[in-house]
Amino acid sequence: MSYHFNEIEAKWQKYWADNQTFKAENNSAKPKYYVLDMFPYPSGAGLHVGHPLGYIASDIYARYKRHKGFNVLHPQGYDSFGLPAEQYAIQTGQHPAITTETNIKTYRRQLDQIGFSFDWSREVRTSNPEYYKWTQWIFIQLFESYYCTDSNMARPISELIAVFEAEGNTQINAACDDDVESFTAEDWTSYSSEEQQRILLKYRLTYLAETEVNWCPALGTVLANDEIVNGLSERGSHPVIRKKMTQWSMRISAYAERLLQGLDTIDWTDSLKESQRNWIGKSVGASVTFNVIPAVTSSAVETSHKIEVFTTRPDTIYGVSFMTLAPEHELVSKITTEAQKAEVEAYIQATAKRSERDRMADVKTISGAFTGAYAEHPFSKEPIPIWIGDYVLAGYGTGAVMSVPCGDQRDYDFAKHFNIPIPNIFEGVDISEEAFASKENVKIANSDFLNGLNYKKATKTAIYELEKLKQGEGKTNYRLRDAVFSRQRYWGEPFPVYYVNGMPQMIAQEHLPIVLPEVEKYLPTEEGEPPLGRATHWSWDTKNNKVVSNDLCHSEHSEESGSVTSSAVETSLDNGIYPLELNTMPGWAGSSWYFFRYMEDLADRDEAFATEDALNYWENVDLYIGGSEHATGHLLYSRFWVKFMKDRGFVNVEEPFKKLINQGMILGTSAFVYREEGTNRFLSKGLIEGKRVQPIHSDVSFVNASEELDIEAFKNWRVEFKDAEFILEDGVYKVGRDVEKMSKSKYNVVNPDAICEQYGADSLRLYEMFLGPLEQAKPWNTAGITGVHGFLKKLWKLYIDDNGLKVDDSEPTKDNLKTLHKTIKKVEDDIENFSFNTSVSTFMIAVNELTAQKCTSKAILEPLLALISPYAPHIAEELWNRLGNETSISTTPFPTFDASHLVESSKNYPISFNGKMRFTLELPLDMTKDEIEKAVMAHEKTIAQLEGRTPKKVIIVPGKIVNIVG
RNA sequence: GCUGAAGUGGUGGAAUUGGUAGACACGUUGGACUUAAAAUCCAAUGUCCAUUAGGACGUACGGGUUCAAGUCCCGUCUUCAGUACCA
Repeated sequence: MSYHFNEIEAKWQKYWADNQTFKAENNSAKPKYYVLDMFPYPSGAGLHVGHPLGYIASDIYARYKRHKGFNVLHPQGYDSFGLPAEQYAIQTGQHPAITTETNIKTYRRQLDQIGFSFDWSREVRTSNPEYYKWTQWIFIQLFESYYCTDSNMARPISELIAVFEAEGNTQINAACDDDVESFTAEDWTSYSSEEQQRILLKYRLTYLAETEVNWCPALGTVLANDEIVNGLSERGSHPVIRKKMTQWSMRISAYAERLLQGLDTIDWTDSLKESQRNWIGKSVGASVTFNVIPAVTSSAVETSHKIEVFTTRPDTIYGVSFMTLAPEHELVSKITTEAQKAEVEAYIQATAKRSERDRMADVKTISGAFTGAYAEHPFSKEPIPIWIGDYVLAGYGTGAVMSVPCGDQRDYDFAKHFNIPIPNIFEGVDISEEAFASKENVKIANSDFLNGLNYKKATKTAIYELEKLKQGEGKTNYRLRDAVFSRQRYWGEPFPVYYVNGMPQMIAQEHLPIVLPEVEKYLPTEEGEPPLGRATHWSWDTKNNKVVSNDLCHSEHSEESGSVTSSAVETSLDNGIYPLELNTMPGWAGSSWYFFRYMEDLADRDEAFATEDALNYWENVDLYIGGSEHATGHLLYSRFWVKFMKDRGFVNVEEPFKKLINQGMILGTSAFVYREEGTNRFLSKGLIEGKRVQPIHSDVSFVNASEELDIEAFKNWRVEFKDAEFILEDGVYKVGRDVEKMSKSKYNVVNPDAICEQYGADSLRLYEMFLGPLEQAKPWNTAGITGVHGFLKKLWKLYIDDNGLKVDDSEPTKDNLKTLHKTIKKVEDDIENFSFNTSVSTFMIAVNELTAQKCTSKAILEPLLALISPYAPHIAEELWNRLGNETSISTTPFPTFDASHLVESSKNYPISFNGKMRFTLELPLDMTKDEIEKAVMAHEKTIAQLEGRTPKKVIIVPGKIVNIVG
């Protein structure tokens, strides 16, 4: 009986589904273990062999943990809101929900055929109202919270209101907008309700603000920084411009320090932590205030202006020879003198024209303009010229810098270009060629009270003196910006928000979810409103608490991106029906908390986003596997939301993912044929030398393991190749190969369906692991799969021959036991280290050895199945069953390693001369050093090697090596 | 530029604490079986020299430490990924 993998795999997949084999328990005496994959976006293209790599790895680990006696939660779901379904909807009119449903069916079929041990009873889909109800709920909680910097945690906004009522905001330490003005308790109570709401919005953890956003005209939406690559949209590579819009934002900046500190508590790779650290971008320094010297004019007295800058080098304050403001800085128009006005305005116009992309592409060109104004040095009181320049970014720090040309290369280049003096404040350093940016091994000079001090001391002293003058203080800056949370899209979570007189109001929890309305078309409106602007029923009835027709609503949606103008809505017309928010939430909303939803095992999950019992039991994800492309998006936003939820007592963990592994990308091995230029002749790979040929991608399925092209298949592939002439070498046409990203246009995409059909899911699983280390990028080449497929056939033959089962109760031999136990040890170590590729080799070695040993002993072959079961679960179940077991192998204890079977009595010593191994010698392990030396020195090959010389030294490491020197 | 990871046969890769480099596969070559093919099985396979015995070289490059270095140290180069006028 041979190995019929198709039948076997279908049989066990059905068995697992029918018996709910992998259903996790929320009450169990076993310890818990939570293994999670980054859930997929169900795209129309389906899975290619690169997608399941991480799923296979996590599945092996999940199955291993079950064998190790854990109660394993290994769920799966779909991140089902997203752009492709919407774009498809725009093109075809098909509702995104329908496309999504179809794609999910394909995904599910493809995932099922690979034999994953997912607990599908807990599936989530971010686009389901029963799910996004809770995404909306979390949004409301963020709105109802502020960040208290005294207790360093989020607190209910009601506490803040109570303080405002009691003492105003002067004593409050909270994360808020920059433009908050101070007020007293009396002021607060005298404010109108709208005014109070406007102020509170500056404190809330999600807030509405006029922000400069990355607007992508082609996609008709705002993009987050991590959705932009080189100034173009990540999806579709469209140009992105800066635009001011009223948008929901998330005050993630309040969590910058905790997001940074938390990295030390989690088991992630260094490169990933480093990405997040860079993204958060903490820099420690000082804030310094410079007074602008009022211009001497004949007319009215000038008001005094101050420029605040952030610097990481307050120690270099005596090196300041000019100041630079971003062209967009608000002070520019106020301080520019009459004489410089024309030049400054021309410069501002010129920079405004340049897109973000141009500015990024062209950092070499130095440009700027002098404002004519001067600031006063805080210590020397010397006048310092104030310039503007686009190398200073409006969005970072205060949008202004104190320029120290001797210590900063950008300041240096700017000073050189505009002939500004470059004073040297470093002792014994030559700055005639470039700035000296190092902090190490240098003393400050020409700096009054800082002279002779090193970086550390000078910094401390400078800050101390600035504080005395009330012109500065120590300060920490973060690069991390608040995250824009509005998207002008249809296929996303609607906000549970309506507007009264322009102020956003939350809909009470009991009325959620606010379900996405139907629209005729999925495009923005002619007025430039988001697609929800086309919904006819999209107003909130505050009396009956339901969504009603817009006809009943007297307020109007504004033209600006979904917010609502507070203009002239007369109270007499106010019938309690208001417009709903027109934006939807971004893709990362639903994915920032989905891991908690899986914890809930109740059929009716509508009590809460997850019940307290479930949250307490599962805590957080023990192992998370997914792509590194989410380093600064999903993985940062999730951490932010979890910290927030912890603060507000909704969950009890500070971090969502304890251990995280990034699987490497699987690349395609493209195949090329070579057409001679100007002909229809195709030359085999070996014949192209010196010829002018054009390489053309061939579909990889036409090429066999020996790089030979199936010419007929290629000719029939496309009409243009029908009459092609092929010049062969040695009777065959050989293709060229190159490793590229898997993509349709390169015809190198391999579909797992075809692999499962031809070799089986177990072969696919083993081969994906066998390719190389999990975290490494590696090329796929279907040809190699015959290796692991052959292994499975050999494994099968170890148990079954033409007469059926050949396993018996014979006593295992010493060799049998040795093979089994070294395999147990190696595989267990490998799984713990996520070194799955080496386990597959170990299995091959074990099966090769047991086959050679003609092992038929059940005492060996039964535990072997438990070892292989996480990797190749179908064949393991089948053979396990044929050995007479009636239940699934999935929870059988992992075999226990017994070192006594590996104890050797002798060692085949490598005998080296001057470090070069010359021969080996089998010697008993209980020999002493002297005895070993005697045996080795007496050996004829040793005598031959030495040619009569006397060795200077003999190194003997018992059990390891012998090295003879001399 | 900065940060992180890496560089080993024709290919994917292995080498766990410094101790026999190239495990395990793919491919290639030769052989068995077969009318033939497929499948299967056996043998060889880092490079070079040598009929054999054996020898020289060899883990990106140049140095160093050590009885012994793919592994540790110093310097250089290359590739990949992330990030970038961040004050």
